[in-house]
Amino acid sequence: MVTIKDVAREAKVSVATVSRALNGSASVTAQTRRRILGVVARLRYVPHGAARSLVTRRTQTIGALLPDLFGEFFSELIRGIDLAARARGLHLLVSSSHGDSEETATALRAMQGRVDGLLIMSPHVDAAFLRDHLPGTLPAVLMNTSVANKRHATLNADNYGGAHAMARHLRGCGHRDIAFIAGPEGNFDARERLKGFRDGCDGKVRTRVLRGDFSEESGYRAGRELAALPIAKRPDAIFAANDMMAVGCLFALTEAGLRVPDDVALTGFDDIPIARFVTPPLTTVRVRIADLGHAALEQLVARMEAPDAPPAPARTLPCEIVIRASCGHAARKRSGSSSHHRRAGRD
Amino acid sequence: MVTIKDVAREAKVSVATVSRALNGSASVTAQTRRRILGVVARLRYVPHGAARSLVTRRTQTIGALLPDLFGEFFSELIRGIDLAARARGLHLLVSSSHGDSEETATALRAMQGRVDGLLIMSPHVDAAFLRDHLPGTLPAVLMNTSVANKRHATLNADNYGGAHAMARHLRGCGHRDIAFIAGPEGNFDARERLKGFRDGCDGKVRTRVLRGDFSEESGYRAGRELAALPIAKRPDAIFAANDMMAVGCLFALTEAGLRVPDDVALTGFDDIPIARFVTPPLTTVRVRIADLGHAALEQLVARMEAPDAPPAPARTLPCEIVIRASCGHAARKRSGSSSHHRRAGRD
DNA sequence: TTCCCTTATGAAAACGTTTACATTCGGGCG
DNA sequence: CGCCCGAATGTAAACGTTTTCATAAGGGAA
Repeated sequence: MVTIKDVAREAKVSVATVSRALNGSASVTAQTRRRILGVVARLRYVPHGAARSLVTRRTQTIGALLPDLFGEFFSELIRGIDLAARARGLHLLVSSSHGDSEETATALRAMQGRVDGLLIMSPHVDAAFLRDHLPGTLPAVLMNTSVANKRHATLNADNYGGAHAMARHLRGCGHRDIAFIAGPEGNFDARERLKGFRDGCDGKVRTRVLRGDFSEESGYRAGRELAALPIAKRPDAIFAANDMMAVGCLFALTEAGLRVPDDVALTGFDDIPIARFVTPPLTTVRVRIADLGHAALEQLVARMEAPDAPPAPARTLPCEIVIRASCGHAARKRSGSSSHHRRAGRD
Repeated sequence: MVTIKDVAREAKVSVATVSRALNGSASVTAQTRRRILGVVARLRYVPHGAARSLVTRRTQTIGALLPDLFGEFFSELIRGIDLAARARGLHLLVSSSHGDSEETATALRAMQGRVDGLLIMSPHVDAAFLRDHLPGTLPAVLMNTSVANKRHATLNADNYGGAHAMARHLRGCGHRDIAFIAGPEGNFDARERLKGFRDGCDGKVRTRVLRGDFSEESGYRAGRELAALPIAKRPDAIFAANDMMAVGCLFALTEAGLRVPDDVALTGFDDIPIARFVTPPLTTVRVRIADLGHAALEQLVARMEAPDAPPAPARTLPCEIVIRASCGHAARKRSGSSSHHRRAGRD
């Protein structure tokens, strides 16, 4: 392995000068710098990251602690984070698939000292967990969590606002009996969406809430349950707390011979790519997931650069409603049939 | 920050003993070890990764160099890699979104010294590139590349075999005029799939090849082109080189008023989750993407453990055909309508 | 008792950087 | 001509581990 000493010897300077030349420090003659850079290129010298980290106490790496990598949501999220990290010259260490709180703790601990900051999104993380496992010195940004922590920044999508707006939209479409397929009870996003739905309905329409866990399977079950109801008791609209459940529900409804949106309207939440591809395309709440990742990273960087700065107020990213055919609003307007191409690029 | 010295002082032993106790070395009294572990827990001591790496020359991290993180393919791939890495106690450093060869080189260089091994999947990587930018000492596994390299292991999905089998399947369904929507020309997977298609048709049926680039958009364009043909010249089956193009094509066909599979059959390649959700569900070639990631990591670990071992023959992961409704084979069998639930879990 | 061997522990040298401090050198000014 | 000052470079001390080698303690055999 070629070290800085080899470069120094070859360029006939001291290691200090090589280090300075490489780190862009002033006070190195242009001529000397050129000579050094030449040797560096010739020898294919690459600084040893660990050695550098040891003395600078910086790893140039940020860690992302995620609950899972399954599905399009996380794919998008990581993409957003990666893009932002790359733009800042930071590396990205990912860790996911934590079954329980114990595993999460282990993962968090293992990242200790390998990263300069942490992006955390995990259902197992609460205030007590953080206190016990996250050293106060490590900057962190919490995503989609209820933990209102003075020590760490938090960042959320506007779950409440999005669900609220969707409920109002459904009312505006003329629906008077709306069923909500909820997410897992412990989940912060899920709770906020439910609350938004309730408040958005405002007591003006009949509502009911079915259990779900964000999985396609649970949406399918809820759909079957609703489809089996006698027509008088059947809701005229269904609002699933995320798109995967909406998709599952859609299949259950179709299977039962019900047409969406003619017999029953259906909407979701997240706007994952699949939402555009099902038939009919799904009206949903768009969460700019990649942007969320991007914003989280930016916030983390801000905290890393000023660790003692004020706690930074919890930020909320706005959501917007995306109206497609499934809600029974734009259903007749066939003009927008190729609207699914609008997001074909990598926005 | 609490270091090993603090632990040593507190436990009244030398740093050497602490190190030994933590690394599970024999020859540390059970009593001493207990005492040390107690102090470690009390002080919340976590070894400094960089310092450790500096001396052991191990980072316990593997890097994944990917072309992009966009779409379900890479999401699945990363998941497979992450799971396997976690099982081995390795960290995962990801780097993606490299627009050109230059960026790829930078990324590769930046990973130097931060990882113990590299998983590489990138269109910009060829033999010359590797020679110039990858030090011979760093174990690496190449995925989906044509580079048959003595220095590095390679791993591919059975693109040829899958496409070959699909072509035969389409013939078996009675189709006699098959159009193929190809992937990008420089892409190894794409070339293999095209070759498999050609050989699978075996000159027995009429064939034609349309350009594509793996994007939904390009599939859409190809679909429009085919739909615009007079009925006598229209193919009775379309085989897209990946699922995203098949989905785009499906929308173009539907938009043009053609019914799949009645007017024209359609199949894809990859079996990304979306394939199950479109209408009709897409017959496709299943690439066990997560398994591919898993296998790649295992192969990399093998190389890391025995860097001088024989080159390890290029491995190919088998593919299988998944028959759904879009190919006009099982179209009438409505029984399997809920077949999309088969993969609802995290297989 | 003396010697040697085993076993647990300690002392100190690496590992490859960065950086505070010291040194050298050349030149303008008194 | 000697002085001092700034600029360029060198010297060496960190950074927190692991690991080699040395040492101490205890015990059995001669």
